[in-house]
Amino acid sequence: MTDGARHIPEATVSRLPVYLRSLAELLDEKVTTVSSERLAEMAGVNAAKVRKDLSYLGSYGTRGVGYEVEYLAFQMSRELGLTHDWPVAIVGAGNLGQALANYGGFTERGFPVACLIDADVDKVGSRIHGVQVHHPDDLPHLVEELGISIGIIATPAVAAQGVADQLVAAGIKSILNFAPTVITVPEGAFLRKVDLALELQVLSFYQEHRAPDPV
Amino acid sequence: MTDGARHIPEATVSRLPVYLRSLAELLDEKVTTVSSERLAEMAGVNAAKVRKDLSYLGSYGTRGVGYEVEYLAFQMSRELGLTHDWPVAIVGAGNLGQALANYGGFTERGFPVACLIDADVDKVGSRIHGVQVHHPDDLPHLVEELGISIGIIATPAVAAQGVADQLVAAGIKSILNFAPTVITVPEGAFLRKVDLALELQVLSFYQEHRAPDPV
DNA sequence: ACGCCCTCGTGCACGAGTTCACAAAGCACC
DNA sequence: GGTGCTTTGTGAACTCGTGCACGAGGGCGT
Ligand SMILES: NC(=O)c1ccc[n+]([C@@H]2O[C@H](COP(=O)([O-])OP(=O)(O)OC[C@H]3O[C@@H](n4cnc5c(N)ncnc54)[C@H](O)[C@@H]3O)[C@@H](O)[C@H]2O)c1
Ligand SMILES: NC(=O)c1ccc[n+]([C@@H]2O[C@H](COP(=O)([O-])OP(=O)(O)OC[C@H]3O[C@@H](n4cnc5c(N)ncnc54)[C@H](O)[C@@H]3O)[C@@H](O)[C@H]2O)c1
Repeated sequence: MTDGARHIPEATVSRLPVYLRSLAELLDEKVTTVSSERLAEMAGVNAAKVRKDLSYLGSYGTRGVGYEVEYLAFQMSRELGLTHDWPVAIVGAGNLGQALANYGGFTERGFPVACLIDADVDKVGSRIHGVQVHHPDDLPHLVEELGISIGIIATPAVAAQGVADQLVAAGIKSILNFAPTVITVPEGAFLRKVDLALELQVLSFYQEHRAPDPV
Repeated sequence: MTDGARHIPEATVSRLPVYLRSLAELLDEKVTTVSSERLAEMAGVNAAKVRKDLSYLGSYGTRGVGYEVEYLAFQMSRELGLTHDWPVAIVGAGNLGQALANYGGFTERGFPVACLIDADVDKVGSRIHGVQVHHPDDLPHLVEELGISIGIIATPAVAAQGVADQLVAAGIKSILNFAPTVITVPEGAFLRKVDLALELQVLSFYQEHRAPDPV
């Protein structure tokens, strides 16, 4: 088996970042080797699942010993495409967009906020937390100039689909949508969504049902 | 089958809020009846899936016609436990916590932000966007007083597990975690998480792999 | 009243993901 | 070098979710 196009299941891909964070913690603690058991505990999953997930990356473990933390972290970063930065553009410099722009955690993990985009001409040209605000029409230019590869949608729901279309037209293939609405992107583009109200509603469902409060 | 304890699959529960939002849109447009086909298109899923999902709620459709929008919305709200408000407490009055407190969308959907909680004594006692900031020690009292049922964790990752423990100890059963770390809650409590860096990393994975850019 | 047409509800087959269980493989110590 | 202990990597069974395909059932027009 060469390095080739192993197909990694979607569910596994979503767990890789969690493992990677655990490995980073271990590195901080100067731990050099970790077992699937330990990693499973840190990531909050089953040990067999960890081993199967890691096996998609290759056979990087040593039987009887475990995995070398630093090497595994490197391989995982490579697989996730984290060996280089991915500049992001945040569209919608409102309440949420500004909070995201001010968040250091993105840059830290390799996703620097390259610019903010807003349709409001009063905001265009200003600088928020050190990030320049641009007009949506500048998108194609900005993609070229700043090497933007990911777009974050933080506009009102009604504008979301239009913004997504603009992002795709500008050559951006990956989109993270915060607006509470269903949007579609053409084949070949990648879309993920974060829906906070949905999360709360799921919680209320389970609390309403499974918990008739004992006694 | 009576109303009893039908078990609704997790995947279906996560889609109900999406259907509900679509129904709300239809209500706005004064549409009285909708087919599974149309609802599927709005929710971005398969029509058969819509019918199967809705069938878990009961037989609320009419063959040859479709579903009555208002009635279905009501039944769905009831099932999701949205017939009453669920006051939430946001723990961590920082960058993210303040943005969330300022967001009107939660109250609108039945999740009013009842209070902010912060360990920083400089913030305790102040009022942010009209929401009072309290000390974590007041949690049990606040739960009693304000009827808080959901806790949102917006503190740094290192504090998250401790906060979760405090929330549970105060009687809160549902927790939404924004801190990028794995936390655990005891049996009987419900936990969901939102991990933005994870979403970006998943996007970078797919962009790195599936898109070697044609031509 | 009857039959046609439309859309729901669901049985079934399939695929994805999870978990178990165990052989293979390395290390350490004698 | 051999023996035993540990932990990986993975086949296989199983669970869960999806989507097709079709029968059942209700409305509507004649
Ligand atoms: N604020 C939160 O905490 C929060 C939480 C969950 C979800 N959301 C969702 O995130 C989105 C943004 O929320 P917000 O509170 O920041 O809203 P906001 O009204 O504060 O900001 C929206 C911004 O988008 C800009 N905008 C509008 N149309 C645009 C367009 N076509 N192109 C570019 N920019 C455009 C506006 O000028 C404004 O600056 C909403 O969909 C909201 O439902 C917000
Ligand atoms: N800001 C964002 O856009 C964003 C995006 C994604 C994830 N996050 C995550 O959300 C969390 C909060 O981010 P932030 O930018 O708001 O951080 P922040 O530093 O601005 O705010 C954290 C707040 O939590 C309070 N706090 C610390 N320990 C506490 C405790 N034990 N009990 C109660 N309050 C406590 C602090 O006093 C501070 O007010 C972090 O884990 C971060 O990784 C933030």
